[in-house]
Amino acid sequence: MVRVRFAPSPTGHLHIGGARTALFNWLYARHNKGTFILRIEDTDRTRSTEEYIHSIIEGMKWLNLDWDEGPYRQTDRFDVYRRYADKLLNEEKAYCCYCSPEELEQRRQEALAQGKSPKYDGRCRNLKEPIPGRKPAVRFKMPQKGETVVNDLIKGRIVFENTQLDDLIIMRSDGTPTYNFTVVVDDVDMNITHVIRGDDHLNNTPKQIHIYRALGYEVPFFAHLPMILGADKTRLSKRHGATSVIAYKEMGYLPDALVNYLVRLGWSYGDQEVFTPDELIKYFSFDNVGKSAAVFNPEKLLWLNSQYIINSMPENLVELVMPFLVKEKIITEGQILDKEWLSKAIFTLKERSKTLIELANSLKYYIAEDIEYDLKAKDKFLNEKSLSSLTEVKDALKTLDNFIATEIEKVFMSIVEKHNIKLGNVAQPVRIAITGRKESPGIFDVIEIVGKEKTLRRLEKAIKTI
RNA sequence: GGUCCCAUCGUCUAGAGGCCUAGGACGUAGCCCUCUCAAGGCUAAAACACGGGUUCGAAUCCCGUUGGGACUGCCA
Repeated sequence: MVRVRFAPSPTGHLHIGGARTALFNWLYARHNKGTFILRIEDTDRTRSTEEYIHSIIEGMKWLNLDWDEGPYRQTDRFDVYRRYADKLLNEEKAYCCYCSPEELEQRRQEALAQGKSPKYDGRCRNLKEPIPGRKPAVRFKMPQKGETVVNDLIKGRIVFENTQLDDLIIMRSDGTPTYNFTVVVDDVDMNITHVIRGDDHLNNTPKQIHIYRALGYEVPFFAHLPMILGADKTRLSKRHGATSVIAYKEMGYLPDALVNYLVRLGWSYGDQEVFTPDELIKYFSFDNVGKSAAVFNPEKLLWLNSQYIINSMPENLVELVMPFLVKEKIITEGQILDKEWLSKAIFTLKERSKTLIELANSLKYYIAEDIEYDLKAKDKFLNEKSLSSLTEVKDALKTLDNFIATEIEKVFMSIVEKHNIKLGNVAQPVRIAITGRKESPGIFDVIEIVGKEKTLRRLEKAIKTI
């Protein structure tokens, strides 16, 4: 039975890299009908906040990455770590270290200055008596010879020399446990079968393997995912722009689009680019996860988002776009719109909108009572030359009872034929008059959806403007 | 510095020794469609980091070089 976990530390919002790690864990669990566990690694009490925990959970929920157990919090489990630490201490697999953080830092700097490895020198390893007046940290005794092999599901067989391994601190002098210890204890305690995480943890793995063994447990499978980098090929961070998942929600991205983008960073299935969540679950395997880091490419994400919008049912987009209509101040909170009508409007706009924000802003000229002109558009098309066309269209539409696109088109065509001019000569000025912009969906559809009353009012206003 | 990982178009990737004249996607450019803008269709430019091996044959296997990344905390 597969049991996997996503274990973020709440020192920031759920970011792109974390989301992808969560996604791959989730996919592996779902593919294998296993269990996906959410565990909050908040042992660093100074940097972890309640707010970030909520934010991470919000991000996971938004991406539809549902978990089966948790969220567990490591701060609720300090007694467990204490117990395991005592066990190691009793078995002399760990020892008390009385060196102060300042002393350690100084020695580290000295070693570095001399070009040596900044490794703990092991001076407290064989201490017989406690040093009075100092609170000790607990260090784990790493083996000092031999080698440790990690058989990684993605990277393959990796060999580490044990001489490189440090006697790492598992319990701080204040009694709180540290990361490399808590992960192992928790993964053991929660029966994790596969540890799927970023390859920034690859170097921690041999250390953790020794802790598993010291504790007397079997080592799980490991799968180390390649990193996600920014355009400058350094680790993705805030200076590369939006990195939190929630920021993408706010920018009008669809969760499935982000998931689709993220999964293709390091994973592929032949030439297929667009996947439903069910397809991802069905096809996912470590066999087609790549080994190399990937650069995050916002343009491709934007394209995928546009594809997801195009392929969405308008009635679904109605619900998704509502919060953005409010946020963009196109409607007021609680304002009620005819959903059927809104669906029709969205249908004309969905293949022209790359984000929900763009969609909301285009919807403006359908919804608003009045419109503002784009100045360049106004100068170019609302002038003496277009006056007669506008007037003619207005007059003809006034007498049109069956106010639907096909009938509106006939009105335009008869004007065009009568004067032997191009449709564009009539359509463009009307477009500016109705939408205020140079570009819009087909003008006949726009007029139908805007409706007779508002159309005539806007045409009159345009004529007056000239 | 040390350890570990990685290396195909600008970017994401296909590629499991001959199917490779290296395929797809984003982006870019052009054309078509067209009331505008999109969407869609077609086309184009664009890559096996370098050097050695192994082999009849290497993008693919091995070694080295170079380049990039991660770790090296009483952070996770």
